[in-house]
Amino acid sequence: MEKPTLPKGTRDFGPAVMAKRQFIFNTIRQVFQTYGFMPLETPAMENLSTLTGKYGEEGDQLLFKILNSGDFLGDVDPTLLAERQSKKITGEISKKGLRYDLTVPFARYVVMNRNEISFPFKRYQMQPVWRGDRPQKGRYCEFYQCDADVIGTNSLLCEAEIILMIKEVFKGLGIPDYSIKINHRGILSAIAEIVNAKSNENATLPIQGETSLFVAIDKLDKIGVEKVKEELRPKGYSDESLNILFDILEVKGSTTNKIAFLVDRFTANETGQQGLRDLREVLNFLKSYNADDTHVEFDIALARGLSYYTGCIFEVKINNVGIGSVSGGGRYDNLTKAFGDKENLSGVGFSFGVDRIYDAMEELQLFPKNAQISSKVLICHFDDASLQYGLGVLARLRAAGIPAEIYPDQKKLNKQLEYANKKMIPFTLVIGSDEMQSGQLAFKDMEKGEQVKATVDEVIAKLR
RNA sequence: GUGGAUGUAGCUCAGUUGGUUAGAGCACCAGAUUGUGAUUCUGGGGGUCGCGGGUUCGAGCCCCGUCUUUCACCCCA
Repeated sequence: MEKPTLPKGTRDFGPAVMAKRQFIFNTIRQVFQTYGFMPLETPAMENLSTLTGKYGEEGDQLLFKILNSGDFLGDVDPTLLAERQSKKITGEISKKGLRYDLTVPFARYVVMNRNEISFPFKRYQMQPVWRGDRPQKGRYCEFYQCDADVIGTNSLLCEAEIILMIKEVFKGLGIPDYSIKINHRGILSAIAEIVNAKSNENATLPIQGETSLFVAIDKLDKIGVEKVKEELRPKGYSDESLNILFDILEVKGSTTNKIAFLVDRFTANETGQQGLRDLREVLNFLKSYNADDTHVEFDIALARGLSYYTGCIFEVKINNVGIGSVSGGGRYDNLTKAFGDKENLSGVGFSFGVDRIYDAMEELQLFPKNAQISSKVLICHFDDASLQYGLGVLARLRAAGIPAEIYPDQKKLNKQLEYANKKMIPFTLVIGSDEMQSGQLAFKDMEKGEQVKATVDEVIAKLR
């Protein structure tokens, strides 16, 4: 008999891991709800027509496709089969796929329920997504995202609230050292224009030209100036245009300094000016919320990969861990249009990567001890009479809202206590004939090892 | 998708140039202790050496394939 295994890039989450994961989920959910977001769930699978074309060529390749049911080869063109043209056959034998993120299914939902939804619509969603990546640390084929999006408003208040929510979640999780990087697609476009990217690229593919530039500069703090230049030269960028580029990218100083510097550079570029105005407004809103801009950093080189972003973009990194970004997002103006919506709805949202947050917190040992979820009390007993008596006590504890359990078998007391010990149940109640007679139960603190006599009411008062 | 590394008990790992019945620590189970766990002592269970093939009188060790995990790319949460 072969030992069972898991598909690559997937994991089981045992009780100890789940307790910590729940801590993360609960913290995030609490913040989302406090900011007025409503829950939404969508199916694990979507039609492939919904998913393809939204994530760029690279993303489309990472989609998990679901084989059609029944005789899926029946209608396939036999010549394609004979020639083993896998890519052409795929469209014939697979109509559905697993969701790749939560934003695209959300846009699909909004378009489908256009008339029932009152805008602006704020929803949060915490579900797994699937990507056919090659797994590594902090990279899985199945992982959970926690998204919050607002759709149907252009207000930059939403961007400001995203920053506030990120801060609040990290505060709740107890992660002190992190950076919220913020940039704007308009600023990137302006830079691309200034360095003459478009004229140096194949004129029929201007957008691709921009993306390859953005992908390269996004690696700046990872691989350094020289490597980025090396990557761009063969793509048609002259030394002159690279000098202009890095003159802009290497501006140091505060966010206000950087914005002031770019205002001068972008005089002739309305998209760039708009991007700068947006950023400034977001930061001003933060002040009105009485929030400061600690952890917030204007990073001119930040360029998020997903192609649907059009306005502000965000990325959050936890410092001093070997894990990529744990959260990201931005504004997207044309996503509902991709589903045939006539009027354009502007949306903005972001996503926490629970699995990466988990890995980072584990590495930094930031999980609180009490993240472990278990009963507070275990009731121990010796015989049928004390078991029956214990059930009454158990009911009273639970009615008082105290998580409690009773040891189900009649075993030696040391086994029962050992069970409490292993499950990290902090208190035990020992019930025997003496206790039943007096009503004074043996109440033991497992951590300190101290034991006192107490009535049920006294126990409830202590544990509440 | 490209290239490198890895895999021996539940976990962390030993295992000599290829040579009898593959070991340790921790964990687990039982007892010492029929009303007291986390310490101690005694005993016990547990391995098709990732899987499949090959070389050899003989393979945990050498060769090929495959899968897992992992690292660097690519990309991303």
